[in-house]
Amino acid sequence: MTKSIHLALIDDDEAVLDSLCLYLHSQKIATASFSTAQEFLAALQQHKQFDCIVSDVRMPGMSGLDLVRELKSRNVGAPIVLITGHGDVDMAVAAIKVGAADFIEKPFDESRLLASVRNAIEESQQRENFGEQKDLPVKFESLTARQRQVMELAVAGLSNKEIGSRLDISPKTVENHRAWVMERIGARNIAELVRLAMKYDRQS
Amino acid sequence: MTKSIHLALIDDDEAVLDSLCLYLHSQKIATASFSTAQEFLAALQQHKQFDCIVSDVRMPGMSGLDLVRELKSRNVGAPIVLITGHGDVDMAVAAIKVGAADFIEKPFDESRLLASVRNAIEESQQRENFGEQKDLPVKFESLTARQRQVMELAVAGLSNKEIGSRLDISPKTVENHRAWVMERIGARNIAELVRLAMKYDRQS
DNA sequence: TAGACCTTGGGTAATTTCACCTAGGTGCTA
DNA sequence: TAGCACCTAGGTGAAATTACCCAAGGTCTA
Repeated sequence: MTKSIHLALIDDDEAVLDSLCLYLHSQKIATASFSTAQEFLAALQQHKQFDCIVSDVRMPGMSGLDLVRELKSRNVGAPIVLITGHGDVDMAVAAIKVGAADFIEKPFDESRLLASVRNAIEESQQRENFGEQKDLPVKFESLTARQRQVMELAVAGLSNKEIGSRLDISPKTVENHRAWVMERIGARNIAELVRLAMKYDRQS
Repeated sequence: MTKSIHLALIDDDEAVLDSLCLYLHSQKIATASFSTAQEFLAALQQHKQFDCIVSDVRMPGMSGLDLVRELKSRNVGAPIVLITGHGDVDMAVAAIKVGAADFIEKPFDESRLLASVRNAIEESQQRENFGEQKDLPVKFESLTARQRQVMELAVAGLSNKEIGSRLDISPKTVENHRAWVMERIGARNIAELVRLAMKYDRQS
């Protein structure tokens, strides 16, 4: 249900890489480390997916800023958080302008980074949801009659058991329908489903 | 969480009373039987509460229709479902006009009655909720800052664990806050909370 | 200072949801 | 007739929610 976070961490300083990696793992965030931007891009080529990318700015070869530009031109949706030891305002401004999600100066609190990452992911997901809103009617109208019945009762706050007795089917069947609804609508939990259903109701 | 249904069943025909009672019990609905409207009204005097009243129309003494009128004049909110063996359209129209929730002709399928009862209860609850909407801002504004934070993240679809790590408190504490929020807002589950929160957002 | 309230967090137990799976029956269609 | 989508419903196991209980520490106020 709750998707785990897959994060890419890019820094040429091994010590930084290791310490952050340890911390992130302790926060149950799957972290892949890369010493250079090129290494990371190679991983991307192999169809690896990341929910967020954390990269140092000053690195041999491709800089963090260059990486942001490269990813934007490739239409990579994952948010990019830049970290740097020698930042200045202009650099920060430039980073955000080219599309970095955040720009953090070292030394920083590890929890500060984590908060930034989470925030970035949430914002990018919200952007995704926003983009998806236009095919919301399509999604809801693709539901079968049964699925819609189940969805409406679920959104009304009834438990699977209650829905089952209401529709005269087993709670297990309700569960199955519900899972289909979730998948079709693209909701990760009831809260999201309720929100989308309400949006749909208002739109149509 | 899921409130059990307390139902009053009124019919002068013992056979009908017994058979319906049996069925309703099998559906886990607490049912109190009465042979006459007067008996039922006496129970009401003793502060008994019912979520729904199912009554025959043709009965010695007070008729079902009279009962509906009586209850309406007493401002009894519980919905009343009328059942009858010798109904006609006019009677049905009259019944609904005076405020009966439904009017069902015998013989009927037991599940038909059950569906009607549930529908009636749901509608009456929705009316209640509608009446409550005006103090919705009061409820939301009575939340403490922490409770509001937790509520917002919960409504966004995060699990207690996620909320905890986001706010840097234990999931257990989140759970406690969440329970408080539910109680204060008067929501029986997340679906309801999301709906109320969205209403509040739009209102204010 | 005592009481009220908030925040924090632990425990236990029942219930529910979620994510997988299999599988039979129905009805439509290429 | 074979394939497909749908409804049905069961199983397992992990995770989450809910409903209770409890207690300690902080703040604010009568």
